[in-house]
Amino acid sequence: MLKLNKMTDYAVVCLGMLARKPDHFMSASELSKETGLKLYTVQKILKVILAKSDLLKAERGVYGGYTLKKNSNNITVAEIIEALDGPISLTSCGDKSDSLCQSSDICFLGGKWNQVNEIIRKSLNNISLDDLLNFDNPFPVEYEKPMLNKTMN
Amino acid sequence: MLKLNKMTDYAVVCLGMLARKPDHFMSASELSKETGLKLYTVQKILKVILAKSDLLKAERGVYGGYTLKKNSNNITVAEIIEALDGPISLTSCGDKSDSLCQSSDICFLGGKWNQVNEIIRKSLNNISLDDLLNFDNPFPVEYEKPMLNKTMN
DNA sequence: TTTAATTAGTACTAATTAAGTACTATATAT
DNA sequence: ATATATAGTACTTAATTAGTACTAATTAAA
Repeated sequence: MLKLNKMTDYAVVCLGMLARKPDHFMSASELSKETGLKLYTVQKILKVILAKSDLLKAERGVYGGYTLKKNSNNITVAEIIEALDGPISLTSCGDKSDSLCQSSDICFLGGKWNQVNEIIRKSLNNISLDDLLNFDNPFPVEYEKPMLNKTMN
Repeated sequence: MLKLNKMTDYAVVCLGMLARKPDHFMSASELSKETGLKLYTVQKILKVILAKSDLLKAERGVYGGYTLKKNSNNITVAEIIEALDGPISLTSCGDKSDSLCQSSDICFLGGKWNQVNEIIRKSLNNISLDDLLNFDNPFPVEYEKPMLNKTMN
C-alpha cells in the first residue's frame, strides 16, 4: 500500500527518544523501557540503523549505548526510510538487479518511474526528524519544483 | 522499501495500453497479448481497478472488454496506486482500523505521519498517467507548497 | 436458442517479504 | 573476573503479495 514497514516506524520512535538527550549514550534496554517497544525490536533496529546509515554512534560495555551523530533537524525522513527499507524506489523497474518485469520488452514506461521516485525522495528529504517530533511547531516545507523529463535520470 | 507492489506497475502498463485506443473496448486477452503480461494477471488487475476506482468502464460478452472512463491526462498516479494498493499511508499509525503500534501510549508522533502521507499523495496527484507515457515530452510538475502542521489533519 | 467469447466474483495455493527470536562473540567499566 | 553493553548472524514464524483456478453471469452472433 505504499506503506513503510513497521521497523521504520519504530525507528522514528527510537531516534526521537535519542534526540531528547543529545550526546547521551542510551542503551537498547533503556530505550526499550522509555519507548515501550520490545527489547529485541529495539536492539535489531538500532543495529540496522547503525549499519546502514550515518545516523548513530554506538559504544559497547557498561554505560555503553547509542546516541545520535547529528542534530535531529539535520536528520531527514528520507535518510531514516532508506536506512531501514533500502533505497526509495517505487517499482522494481528501477533497480537493475533483477528484471522481474514480465513485460520488459514492450514496457514503454522506461525511466519514468525513476523520476517519480526522485520526486518522492525529494519530498521526504525536506522533512526532518525534528519536524516529526515537534508537534506544535508548524513549519513550511519548501519544495523544489522538479521537472519530470527524460534527462533527469 | 516504500515500494509499490507489482500489480500497480502492471496496472500502469495496462492502463497505458488502453489509453492508446480511447473508447475502444479492449479485452483482457487482447491486452495480455499487447502487453506481454500473463492473461490471469491482466484479468485480475482489471477486475480490481474496475472495482476499486472510477477509471474503467467494462462490457461483457463478445466484443466486450475494458476502456478508460477518462482521458489519460486526467488520470493521476495517486488514483492508480490507491486503486491497487489502497490508501496511501506510510505507517499503520494512520489508519484507525487496527492499532498495531506497540507504543501507542507513548508514541509522540501523533498525526505527523498523516501529514507526510498527504505530501506524498499530493506529489503523486500531480503526475498523470499521460506523464508516465509520454516519454519525450518533458513536463513541469508544479507543487503546492504544503504546510506541515497540526491543523492539517 | 445454442454457442463462443467475455467480464464478475470468489476462493485457494504458492512465493516472497517482514517481523520476531535466539544465540554467540566482542568490548568496556568497575 | 564480572556484569553490562553492542556486533553479528542465523533461524523461525507471521503476514502479505502474487499467481492460479473455477463457476456464474452477460452479450453478440450464428
